[in-house]
Amino acid sequence: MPELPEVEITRRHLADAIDGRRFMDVSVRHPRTARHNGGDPAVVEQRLQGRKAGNVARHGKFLVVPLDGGMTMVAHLGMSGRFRIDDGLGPEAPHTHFVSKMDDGSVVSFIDPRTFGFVAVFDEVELESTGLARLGPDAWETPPSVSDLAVVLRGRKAPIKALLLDQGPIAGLGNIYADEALFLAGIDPRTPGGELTEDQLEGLLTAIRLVLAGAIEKGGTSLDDLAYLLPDGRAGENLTSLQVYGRAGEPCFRCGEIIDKVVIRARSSHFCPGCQHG
DNA sequence: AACGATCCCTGTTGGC
DNA sequence: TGCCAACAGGGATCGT
Repeated sequence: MPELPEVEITRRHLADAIDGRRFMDVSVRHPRTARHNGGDPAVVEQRLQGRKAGNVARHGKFLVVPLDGGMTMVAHLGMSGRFRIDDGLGPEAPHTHFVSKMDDGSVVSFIDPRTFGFVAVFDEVELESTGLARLGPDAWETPPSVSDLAVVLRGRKAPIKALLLDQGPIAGLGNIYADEALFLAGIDPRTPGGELTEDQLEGLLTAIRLVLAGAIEKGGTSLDDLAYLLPDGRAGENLTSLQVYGRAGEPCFRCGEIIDKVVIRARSSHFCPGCQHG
């Protein structure tokens, strides 16, 4: 699943392809891909057509591209979205919902079977009304200090796992890396966020840093089903690094206890009862 | 305000 | 073997 590491890898590839280049022949094929522009593919096409991209940025799991003329392109990979960059000569992949030829002749396309992702072009007012405006500090580029995080979590009764998925306290973690970071920090995912000590929060921030760094270095996590793929078509190699995610019923690599799975906020949470505590 | 539930969607998987 | 229900989950929205 695309989370911060996968989006960051995508950002780097996209930056190579579109920074400073112009969008030509924009085509949006699916109303759900355009749902943040009223579900009208023509709006995305018209707003993007002929515009020149600035530098591709990332905030949490959102990709943000400033455009000349003042508007901003925002894209999200959702569950199954991926960008592809090629010469446009080969066959189009199934579920290709966005295609744009750039002014150097390369072709950027967005492939998204489950259509949880989107491509949008916003003016300044619209930009403020999206989830982007509600994001907390980026977990990788601008992680919060221990004291900042403590303030945000003070009094919160929701499980720390739910708060990590919320993107408000800290932005970029999804189900895989939230579980992995909590394991590394030795924290039970059900622990109310407000009950974590400063020591635990410091450990959690360190664990997040390590988990994200490892995943980015390995090109992200490609699961075996709807594979997340890098924009050049390769698979990420982080799967074998996972300690708890997807390992329910198997022994913990560290202590041998059986990895457990519980549902938190309608998401499965994997953890080791031997290593993780409130 | 905080929190949980529900919905969206389709490829894959597991049970019968 | 074949069919179909269940499952996976990021974010938006809504109800409590």
